[in-house]
Amino acid sequence: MRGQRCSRFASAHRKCSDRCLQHTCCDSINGTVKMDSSEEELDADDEQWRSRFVDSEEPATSGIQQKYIIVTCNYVARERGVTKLMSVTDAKEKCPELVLARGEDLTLYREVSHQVTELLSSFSPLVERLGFDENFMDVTEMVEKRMAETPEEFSFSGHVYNPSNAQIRASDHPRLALGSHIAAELRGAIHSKLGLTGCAGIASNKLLAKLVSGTFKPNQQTVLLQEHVGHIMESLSGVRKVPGVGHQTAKRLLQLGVVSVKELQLLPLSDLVKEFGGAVGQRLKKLSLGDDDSPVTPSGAPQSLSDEDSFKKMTSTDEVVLKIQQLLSSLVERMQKDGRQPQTFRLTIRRYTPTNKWFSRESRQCPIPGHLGQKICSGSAEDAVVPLVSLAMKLFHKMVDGGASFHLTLINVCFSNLQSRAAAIGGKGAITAFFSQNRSPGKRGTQDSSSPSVDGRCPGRRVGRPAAVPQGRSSGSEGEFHGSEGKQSFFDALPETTDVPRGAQGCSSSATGRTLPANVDPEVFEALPEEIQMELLGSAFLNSPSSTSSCSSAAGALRVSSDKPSKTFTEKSLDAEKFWKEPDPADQADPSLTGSRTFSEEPAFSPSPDYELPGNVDPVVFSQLPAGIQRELRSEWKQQKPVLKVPSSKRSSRDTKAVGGARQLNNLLKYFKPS
DNA sequence: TAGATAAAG
DNA sequence: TTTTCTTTATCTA
Repeated sequence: MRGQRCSRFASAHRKCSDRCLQHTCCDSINGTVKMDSSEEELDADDEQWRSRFVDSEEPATSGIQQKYIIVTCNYVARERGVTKLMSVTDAKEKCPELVLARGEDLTLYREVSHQVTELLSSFSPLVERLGFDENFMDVTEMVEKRMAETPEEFSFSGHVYNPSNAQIRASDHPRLALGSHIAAELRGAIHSKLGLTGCAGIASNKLLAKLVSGTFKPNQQTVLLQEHVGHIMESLSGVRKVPGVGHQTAKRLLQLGVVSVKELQLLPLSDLVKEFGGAVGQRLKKLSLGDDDSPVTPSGAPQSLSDEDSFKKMTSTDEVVLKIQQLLSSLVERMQKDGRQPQTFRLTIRRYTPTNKWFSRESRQCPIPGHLGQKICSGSAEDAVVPLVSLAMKLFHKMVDGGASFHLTLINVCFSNLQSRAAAIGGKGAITAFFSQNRSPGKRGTQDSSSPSVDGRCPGRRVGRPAAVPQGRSSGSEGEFHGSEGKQSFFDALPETTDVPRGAQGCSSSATGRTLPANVDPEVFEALPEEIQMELLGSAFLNSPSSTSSCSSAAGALRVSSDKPSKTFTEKSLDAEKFWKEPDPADQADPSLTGSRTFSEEPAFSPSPDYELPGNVDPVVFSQLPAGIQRELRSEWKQQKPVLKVPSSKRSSRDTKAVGGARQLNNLLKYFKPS
């Protein structure tokens, strides 16, 4: 874990001459980010920590500890010689007054991370998460919209990367200039709504936005102009600093004699291709030149949930069982909150070996039987954990011979292939329909107007969005949904996963009380295993009139954009002299922006930030949904416009998957069609 | 196509 | 050179 860091990126792709790259990173482990609020044992510590850190005038030297490591620390501590990933012993030696907070429990950090992403998504759907503390954002459209409003004068907000101190006119870079103001507004919103500070970089692609965002830290932002791309790339201390070049790649480059970015730029492409293959070789070359055409791909809901623990030494099966049980308990709890149903379980271990102590994880995975999957999301946690532990142990013994001795240093449990309950019931389109009042059964929708994505992924991410969302639903009619007959509780309409909403017409199965579509024979239906029933209900839904009713309009979902942050940043003047010196501590930020966030507050996460709900959604009902489903619905509402620049390679494989899933459902469904 | 793993942040 | 996650790409059976 590192400090709370939110970076975002804005790009304007229209004009090469005026591409705007923006990258922000907020390194605000300003002591206020306390990650372990949920551990009781830390509560006492918490008070002490807050009084020393937050309330005092002088920030304490403070850091976040995980196990015996300082994973990150604030700037005061860094001045005293504490570094990231230093051992606690060393750090205490250098700096005895160092105040430490435990950071193993990522719950709060994870939640706040999603809050940041969601807040950004309320401005534009094109937000891509990078880890927990960075976000890229493509603000091209926002910029173009402002361009069309023909501003008289342009100015930069924040810093401009300007190594030569040359005169720079904002009017020569209008899109980057506008991007810088957008970034400032976004940072302002993050601060005023979430109490977090951070940096931003503004540039023409993700790579450059990320690189330039760190130019002035903390809590500042920087624009990179195209003419300085060469400079920023060559100023990197080595290839490892190029985002996209990791440990292994750097090692292989070293074997080719490549250490600096310049050397990588000059290395013949053929050499790179020989070593890394065509695709990677070309990508590396482009990256070295600051060229990155990867799109901002909206992240949506997480694709997997995992939990892990590391330790010095674990050698007995009993310990392994116990550890897996602990990990699974908390993971299942998280899974239940998420609301989706995992289809795959994976167990990962790391063994101690003298040669390769700290890399090399091994894993085995297997499908989760449907009944168990259901227990995970709806049963009691214990019911699910017991069979999961035995599943995990089977996987464990695929890797570790029961008789032989072993030495583990890490265990990880992971749920993936997450299928939304929405999908389990009837696809995204169907669950969306619950929130719209326009579900008169009389209106026949076309099948393809509901998203046939049955794979549980965030809609619109790689799978095509519904072709045309009816805009006819007057988005200004919030009141209507609250009207006498419109309002119903979500759980009333959809107890667990079995009932069909009232709007759907069909016959009722007497034995189960389920309402089935008219073309389904209730007797045949009930003879089926429950999972199949669920699946069929899903497909029946997809085809039912209710699934085609309107979603909200994008405008409704993005209303925040009119909510300008009340605070304005004190921007640096554009006086060139000021740009290139080291950031003056006094200059680091507007004091109004360095406020702290106290994490003792209610983690006001998902409950209905109504500014981003479509007008026809009841915020109260919405707030009762599991966080995962809320997130998913929000992504769906946000992504009304076909803006995603998904690379074709990516898209094809995912689409194929989705289509395959739909085919399965259709195959099952045909047995129920009387004709 | 699922599973395993490397690589990245 | 160690932490706790999460995503994506690539190789293999």
